[in-house]
Amino acid sequence: MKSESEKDKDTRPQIREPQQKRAIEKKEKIIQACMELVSEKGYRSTTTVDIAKKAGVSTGIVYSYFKDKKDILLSALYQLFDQMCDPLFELLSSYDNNDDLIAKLDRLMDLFEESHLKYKKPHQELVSLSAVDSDIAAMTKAFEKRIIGKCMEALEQRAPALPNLKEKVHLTYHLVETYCHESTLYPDPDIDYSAMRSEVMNCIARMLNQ
Amino acid sequence: MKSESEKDKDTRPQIREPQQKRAIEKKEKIIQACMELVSEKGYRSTTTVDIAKKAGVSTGIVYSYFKDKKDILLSALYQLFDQMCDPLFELLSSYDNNDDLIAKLDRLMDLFEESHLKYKKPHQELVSLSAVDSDIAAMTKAFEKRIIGKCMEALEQRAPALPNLKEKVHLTYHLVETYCHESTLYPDPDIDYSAMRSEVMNCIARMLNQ
Amino acid sequence: MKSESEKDKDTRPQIREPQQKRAIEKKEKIIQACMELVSEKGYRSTTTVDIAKKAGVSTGIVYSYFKDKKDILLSALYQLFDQMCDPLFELLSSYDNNDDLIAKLDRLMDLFEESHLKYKKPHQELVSLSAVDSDIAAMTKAFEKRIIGKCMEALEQRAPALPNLKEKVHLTYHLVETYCHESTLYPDPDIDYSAMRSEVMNCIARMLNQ
Amino acid sequence: MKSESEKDKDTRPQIREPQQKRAIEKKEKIIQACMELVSEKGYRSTTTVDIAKKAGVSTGIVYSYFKDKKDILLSALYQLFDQMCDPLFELLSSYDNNDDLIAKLDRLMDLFEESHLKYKKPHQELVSLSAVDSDIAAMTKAFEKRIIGKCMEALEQRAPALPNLKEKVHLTYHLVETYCHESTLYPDPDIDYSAMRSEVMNCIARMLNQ
DNA sequence: TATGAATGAGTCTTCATTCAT
DNA sequence: TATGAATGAAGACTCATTCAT
Repeated sequence: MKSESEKDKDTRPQIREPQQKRAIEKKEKIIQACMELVSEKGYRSTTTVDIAKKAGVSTGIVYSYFKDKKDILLSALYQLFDQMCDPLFELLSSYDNNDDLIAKLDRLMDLFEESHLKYKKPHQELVSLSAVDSDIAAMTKAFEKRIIGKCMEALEQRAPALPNLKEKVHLTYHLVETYCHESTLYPDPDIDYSAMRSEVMNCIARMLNQ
Repeated sequence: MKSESEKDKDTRPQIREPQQKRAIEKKEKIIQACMELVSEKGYRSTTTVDIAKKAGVSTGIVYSYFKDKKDILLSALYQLFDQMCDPLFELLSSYDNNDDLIAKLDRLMDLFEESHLKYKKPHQELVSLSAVDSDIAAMTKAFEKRIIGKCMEALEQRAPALPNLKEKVHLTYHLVETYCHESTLYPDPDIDYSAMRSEVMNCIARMLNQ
Repeated sequence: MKSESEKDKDTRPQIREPQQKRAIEKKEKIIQACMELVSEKGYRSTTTVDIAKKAGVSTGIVYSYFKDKKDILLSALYQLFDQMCDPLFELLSSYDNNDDLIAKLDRLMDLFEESHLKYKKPHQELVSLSAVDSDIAAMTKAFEKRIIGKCMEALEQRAPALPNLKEKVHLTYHLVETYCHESTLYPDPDIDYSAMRSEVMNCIARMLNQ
Repeated sequence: MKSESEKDKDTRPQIREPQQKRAIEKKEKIIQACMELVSEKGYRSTTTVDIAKKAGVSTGIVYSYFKDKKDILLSALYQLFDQMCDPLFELLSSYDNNDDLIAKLDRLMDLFEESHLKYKKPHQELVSLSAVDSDIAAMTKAFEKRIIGKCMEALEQRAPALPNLKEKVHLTYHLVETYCHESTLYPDPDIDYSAMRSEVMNCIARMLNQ
């Protein structure tokens, strides 16, 4: 035991520390490569060999860091969510009762739109895979809940007594999401998206102001 | 390439009247088999051999009726849409200015919910594939437009001067769709879906009543 | 027995005669269709279904007239040979000792060139299949022998004592064939084909004049 | 399409020095297997699974070394050409002005005959595929040009002023090729091949000696 | 005789995962 | 730990030929 832990202290740690760092970097690189490839050609057209090559690692090592191909994707999506959440959470945490709800909402929708534009392809992949894979669906759901939770926190200060708050926020989230989805990913020439955006905001404002 | 597309045209069965019935029945069987298998195991896990076997035909004959595997799916989805549309259109065409909007909407949401429950798996596949395949996306889009068009016709009688009518109907459609999607496919125990339904209806009612 | 032969005389003949005619026409149409399709897209890319369709007959009936797909080709090639031989034989049979050999040769090469240009694709197919299928090779060989025989007949009048006449004619045939093949099917920009043609003719003239 | 050609470049093994040997050996084995199978049963009847099995590798690995089935054949034919060229080039490079042209020619024809006998079946396949596939035709053409070029080099020393040298050498090549083809692959009992050979040589000698 | 729908074995190719080195 | 060559099952699609009508 001693000798082992000694080894740990004496030899391994020095060696492992940098390796662990490298390991983390490697994992990160794989995730990054996966994300980029999925953004380029979609999940199904991205092979594990592609990912390893792009990450600059061997195919085999990928399976030390991830259970299987989907596991890489899951990690990549998790990271994507984080990136998408960051500006949102920042905005939401700065919420203040005195702020104008509409102005805030406006800014929120901007953020959503930006993020849809920026992550267009992975977003589509996400929608596609969520509908068909329960693990990914669960992750998407969790992400949604996190955002909705944050929104509720922000709103509870403002209107604690609002009935069906959770459901309202849920709908709000989906209205925004739907609008962004439609306007950025599948724009329809017959639709006036700025008009639609106003309608969405009116809808939400009425709902949250009763 | 040329010879291929030529073949497509030439090879497709020139269904003559007396044989048409059988041919249609067989085509129907293949579509049916595809639908069932897709509902069971999803499109990607369903092989052409599976479909042929389930339909009780040979692999080869499938390619007399359909261009390729996706073409079967497209036909199956088209049929699914029709089945889903039928009761909707019936309801919408019976619309009358004196009818209560809320009552009508209520019935509409019932229909949507039923349809989501009944076609749960193929609906998910549809969402999944739409996000990733432009042919299927186009079909889904066209379906959506048909429904939205019908809704607009119904509403134009009632409120011809309503501003942004198209955008409003669009949002209405998506609100209903989202609610049904959530409540039937991925119910969340924290959500009170009947409350959510009320909120959806209020939202819509307010939007359409100005 | 009697009644049978009676039948033959009474009923069958009248009915069969026109049918046989039709049968022959049908067979001819199939051969024609085969030839055209092979000229267009090559033998391997031509399906029996294509042939039947183009000939305006059913797939099944093709197999009453021909043993298998290759058998159609064999018949088509046989016909092609005949078409190619006709002008050649006409020229050769008009041969006369007083004619200028060079002038005659010139005309012969014209014919060969024309025929190569006219039947470019089927000719290539012929070469391709001959190299790999003994039935087709045999047919090609027989065609060659027929032409060479005719040439020999023509030349024997002129130079009966020419040693190795058969071999010389054989070489003559192949020189002409090679020249036509190269110049019409795979022209090489570095080659001066009119110079080559002169060389071919000189070669032959020297050989046949000793 | 883009991703495909990209993959081609990426996927091809970046053979590192230490592994190169094994990789080359394996590639060689696959080529060898292809050659043998093509010689046995022809290209079209040889499946990729056959080739892999005979080479003692898995189906999949074949596609790390070759783009597709035809690419294996192309490599195999390329090698065949090299093997056939080697003795020819040796002979041609040892050419000397003082040498007897006829004697040299005699040796050349021996080599050609040997090579035709040795590579009978693949040679036939080559002819067959050249007539029908432009990639293979291009390769055959290039091979031909290489030989003809070498011949010209050898002859230019001797008879630099010979008019139409290129065309003459071309014809020479085809005369020899035709003779070998006929005599070894499809011998005709009516033909005296040694007489024919003499005629060929006379023909060539006369042509090259003006 | 005629039809043409139907057959189904056979083909090339892909790719997540493993394992000898 | 790391490599990347190797595996091999699986999948979409073709087509000469047959056979029920």
